[in-house]
Amino acid sequence: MGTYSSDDDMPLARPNGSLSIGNWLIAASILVSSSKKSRAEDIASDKSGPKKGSGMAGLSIRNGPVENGEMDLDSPSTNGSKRKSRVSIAQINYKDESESDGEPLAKRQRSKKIRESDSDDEPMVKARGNKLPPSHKETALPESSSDEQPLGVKLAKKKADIEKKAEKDIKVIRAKEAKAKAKAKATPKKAVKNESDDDLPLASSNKKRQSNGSAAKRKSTGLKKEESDSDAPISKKSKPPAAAAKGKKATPAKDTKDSKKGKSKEASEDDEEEFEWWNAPKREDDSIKWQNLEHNGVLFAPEYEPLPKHVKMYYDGQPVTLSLEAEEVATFWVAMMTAASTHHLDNPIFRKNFFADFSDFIKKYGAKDAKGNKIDIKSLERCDFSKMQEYWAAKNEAKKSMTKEEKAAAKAEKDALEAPYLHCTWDGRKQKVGNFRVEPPSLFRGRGEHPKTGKVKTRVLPEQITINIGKGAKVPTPPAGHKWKAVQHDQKATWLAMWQENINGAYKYVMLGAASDVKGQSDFKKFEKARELKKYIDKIRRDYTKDLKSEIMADRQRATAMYLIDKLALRAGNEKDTENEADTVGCCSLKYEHISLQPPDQVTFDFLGKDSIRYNETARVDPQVFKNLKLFKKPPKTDGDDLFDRLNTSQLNKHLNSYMPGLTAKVFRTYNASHTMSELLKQLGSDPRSRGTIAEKVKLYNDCNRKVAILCNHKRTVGAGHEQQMQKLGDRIKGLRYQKWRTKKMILDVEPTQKKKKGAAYFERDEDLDDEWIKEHQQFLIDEQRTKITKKFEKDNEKLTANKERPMPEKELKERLQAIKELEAKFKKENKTGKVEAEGRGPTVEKLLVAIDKIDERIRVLETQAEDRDGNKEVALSTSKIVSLINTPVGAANTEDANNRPQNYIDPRLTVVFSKKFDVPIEKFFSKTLRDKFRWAIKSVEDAEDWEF
DNA sequence: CTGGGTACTTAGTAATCCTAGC
DNA sequence: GCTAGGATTACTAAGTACCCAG
Repeated sequence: MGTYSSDDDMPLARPNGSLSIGNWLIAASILVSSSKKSRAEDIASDKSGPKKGSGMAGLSIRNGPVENGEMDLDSPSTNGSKRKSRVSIAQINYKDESESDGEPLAKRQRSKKIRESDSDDEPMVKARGNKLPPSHKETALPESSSDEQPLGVKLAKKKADIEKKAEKDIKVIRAKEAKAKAKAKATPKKAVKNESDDDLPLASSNKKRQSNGSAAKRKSTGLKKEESDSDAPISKKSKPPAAAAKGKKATPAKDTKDSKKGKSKEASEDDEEEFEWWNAPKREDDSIKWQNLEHNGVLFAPEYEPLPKHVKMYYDGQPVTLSLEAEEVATFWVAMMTAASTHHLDNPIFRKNFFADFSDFIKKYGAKDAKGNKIDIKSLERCDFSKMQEYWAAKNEAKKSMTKEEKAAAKAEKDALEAPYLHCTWDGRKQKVGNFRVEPPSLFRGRGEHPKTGKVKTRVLPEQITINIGKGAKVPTPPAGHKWKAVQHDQKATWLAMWQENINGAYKYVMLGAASDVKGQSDFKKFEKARELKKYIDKIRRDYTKDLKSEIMADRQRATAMYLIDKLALRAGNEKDTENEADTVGCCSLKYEHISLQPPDQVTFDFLGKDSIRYNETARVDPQVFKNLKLFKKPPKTDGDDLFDRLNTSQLNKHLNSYMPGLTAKVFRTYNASHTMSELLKQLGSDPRSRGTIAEKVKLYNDCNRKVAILCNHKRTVGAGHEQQMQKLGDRIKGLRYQKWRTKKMILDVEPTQKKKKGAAYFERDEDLDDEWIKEHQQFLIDEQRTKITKKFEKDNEKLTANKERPMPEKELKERLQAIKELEAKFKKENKTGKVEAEGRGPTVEKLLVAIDKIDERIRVLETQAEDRDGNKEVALSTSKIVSLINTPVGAANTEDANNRPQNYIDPRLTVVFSKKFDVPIEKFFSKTLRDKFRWAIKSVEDAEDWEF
């Protein structure tokens, strides 16, 4: 309800008015209609180009003043411009209701002059003057009737609370910090686990000094963890002065515990010792990534193996002999026919692009008919790849049915081939390489409505590959007869090899695997940065809340965008090349048509975001945000125009950077996800279930995880697949109940007197088992049996063939299928007479009763399972409600579930701490690879139950 | 700025592995 | 043993961010 309503803004008095209310999440109402649209429709509608209002089109006024009537004749009149384009409309009357509020927007318009100038970034700082916000009452959400509210709303409230708390917490932290600092001045610090280089100059600049968080905390009395960066602990251990820079000398010094083998891990290569960089001193200059780098280059895709002569494509029914090159392209197409997902092949754009490229190959390399005459391939529809496909399928089949030994041999061969590329040596340490394989040629599968989807991604030659390697290292030998495009020794780059792909000219890099030190370090850095944001978030929020009313349009837009990014976890929204990429947006690139406003304070977003995933949600926003959005949509703006015509991601990030070095829009996602998770986990302490079984605890954790996922609208949910599964489960249960009923009837068949004994009711059929359903179910059972028998038959035959025996004739199959006929007849009879003949040998009432018990048991099991899922469904459902059914593309797998959640945003140390604190093995949360990837997190807070985000 | 170029993270989906339940 | 379906991994597309020259 009226959550935010009134307090709106009394401008001066409460500068931040209602802002901190965070409904990160969105409230409820979803536009049913939109959520129902099919994906295709969405896309179609999204497509609708901008309608250009009369002559005024894209005037590029991006941050500049606009005079009325001025029009830029050059600018394109549509925003279909090719490159990264953003078109804004000319003269918009920005006067508006800047600050005010309560009144109807319409009438407000007092013309305040708003300078349109761009210059204004400044205000921020000075904005500061105001009094602090009355922190909470205003932030609190009215509790009221929330009961019925959708999960999202409740979560929103939670988020609001968390935000509030964040503000408070930070004050505490600051106070502590201040104290500590003061103390530090006076006395040297106590030892800290790693010697942080804090005292190092740290360059005045804003070098990113990420606090070395993890360290300090536990020992410090303060406990509250904060990164002490400010002062340098003089660790007890050796101090690593400049050494750090060198990377190599890692410090042996770890404190107490894990000083496993104490030798210093030198750069010496064979040292298998694990390098615990998280215990090593920070380097002051991390732009140099390595001193020495050795690796064996890349593994190329295998050569194309031509099809046997008799396997051909047919055109208009005639066999075609394709040139090798063209044949290979055809196989790319064929390869996609087999997969369960034909959907690409049905996509008209995909077909068109494929065919255009295929034709080119044919033109260039040729295709002949049976007589050897050159032929023209004019249409994809007339191409018949079925023979090729059969061959392909057979080959796959053969592979599958290899014997164990054969499979093992194949694997051994493959391993041997890969072995040299698996690892590299990075400053003397062996590190796993991530994608050492050069991407093989194939058809480009651009997502969403990508204009180039279906085009041929060509084979990459050594001549296109640049190698990055240490100066002293041996340069990998390119395949015989070839050479590398270039070999460089860039110590600031972390990639080992690079090339550009032919479709979009995108760069492809061979980098280290997720479990490597460099990747771990940057992950660590990412989370430390997010933790650091904690210290600034309150001010940032206060400022943008204030700027929501700025008279400077650019500032107001920026503040509004920040609000959305912070509360709704929108992505930054860089500009994109509208012509050669799918048309998707993020915050800064939202367009007029992507939001619609429902007074008094609801905004519905409907756009395609990253990966063309639809974001369709309705959120309740701060009234000022609502007003701003309305203002930003004011005529003459119309479809196709940028909502934030005076803002782009660089400006936004530049502004953010002024608060904290290294702060960018994406940090908000990390911060909000991790921080929220942290708070949720904390609250778990008071939940009795947190003292329950492992399974219960895991579930609790997963629930938190799930909430965060929802809050961030991170991973999407459910989808048709899930629903279907539920359905299936339900049907299985129903089927069992049907069998139970049949079994009961059998009792009557054996001993009619039981009817009296047990009472007629006992033999009644469940109500929902109506005739129609039963018929259907019977059919299902019959079909199931049939396929089973057929399959078995085929299998048996295969075995016989393999043993060189003669296969059974079709007749045998027929005979076996006879059983189906009987089954059919039996059902028919049952349906007619309402009786069921007892099955099995020597059926007795006792035996039947036992059977019934067994069925009951199974029903119970399934029901529990269903309930389990129901719990999930609860979330899933709500999620889908909140998220408003992001349509899952057909056939799309249903991702999101307890496991693969916001893995990229939640600090793994939170999970580790939870695991320790509640005594749940970490394996329950992280799979093997994840444990490897998060080794740093696991080890660094191993004995620090009190580590906090 | 702007636009091109580059490096690196995030994320959907396909392929493969694994396991519970016949 | 076999298989369906969930879990995990592999692959690579699609973002973000930042730098620099004009």
